[in-house]
Amino acid sequence: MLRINSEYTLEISKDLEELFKALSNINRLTLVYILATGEMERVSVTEMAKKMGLTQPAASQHLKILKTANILNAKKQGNYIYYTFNHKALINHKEKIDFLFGCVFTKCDKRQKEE
Amino acid sequence: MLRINSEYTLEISKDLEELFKALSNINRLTLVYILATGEMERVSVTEMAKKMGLTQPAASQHLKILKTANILNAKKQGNYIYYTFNHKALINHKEKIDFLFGCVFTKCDKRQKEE
DNA sequence: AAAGTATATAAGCATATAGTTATATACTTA
DNA sequence: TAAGTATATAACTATATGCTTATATACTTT
Repeated sequence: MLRINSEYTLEISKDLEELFKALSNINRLTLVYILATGEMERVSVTEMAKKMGLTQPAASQHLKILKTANILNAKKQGNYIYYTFNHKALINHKEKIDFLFGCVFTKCDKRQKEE
Repeated sequence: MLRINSEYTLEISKDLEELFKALSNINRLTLVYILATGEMERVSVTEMAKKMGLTQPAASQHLKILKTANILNAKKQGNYIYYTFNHKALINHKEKIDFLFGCVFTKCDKRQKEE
């Protein structure tokens, strides 16, 4: 369970900053949606490029950002590199988001009560 | 309840893009944390500037972004403008985030089962 | 081994972001 | 009303982001 603590909070902020940055681009966000809701359960660089109407290098760069932010995993298989969700890390990310919003809503509720 | 639908999904993506963009800056993210976990339940431009070590215009610009993204509300009171959480909109934001992660985890679980 | 395919990276460019200083506007108080 | 305080905005600058093209590397297939 995540607890409030100024040092810890700072660390969470840093993590969330990177996570939000990675997800704040429409191409990367859409890719995540496609991966999450479509039939594909993995995507290669070329596939992403085609699907999103991007050049191969552009797709490569986007996938690198998603991998660095621990949103996707990369697994080389022959000629291809397949990107899949980093389940474990995503659970962690979600916990941090829930913690942040939990704090926000606690404050909102408290404020409402005091009125 | 949010449902999968390509048109709707696109709309959510746009919303989430703006939300994540607003939260992908360390100063704005930290301010949200401070507001959520500290004693303050509202913040003025000057207070934010002081707390974050920013100039007044910088703080003003950050708060404008958080307001535009429907994370904060602004309420003028005399000389000051007090920014507070936009509770209703934040609930909406959180729903969209939960929907996105819900789809992701559903896909992750499905993949795990099939192995 | 040579050719083909997939990916990564380097270099460059256009635009976006985050800050600055200067200044205008709105409100309060002496 | 004049002075002081809070905020917003304009104009500018430096850096970051997202793309491009060119090219290198890794693997597969003929």
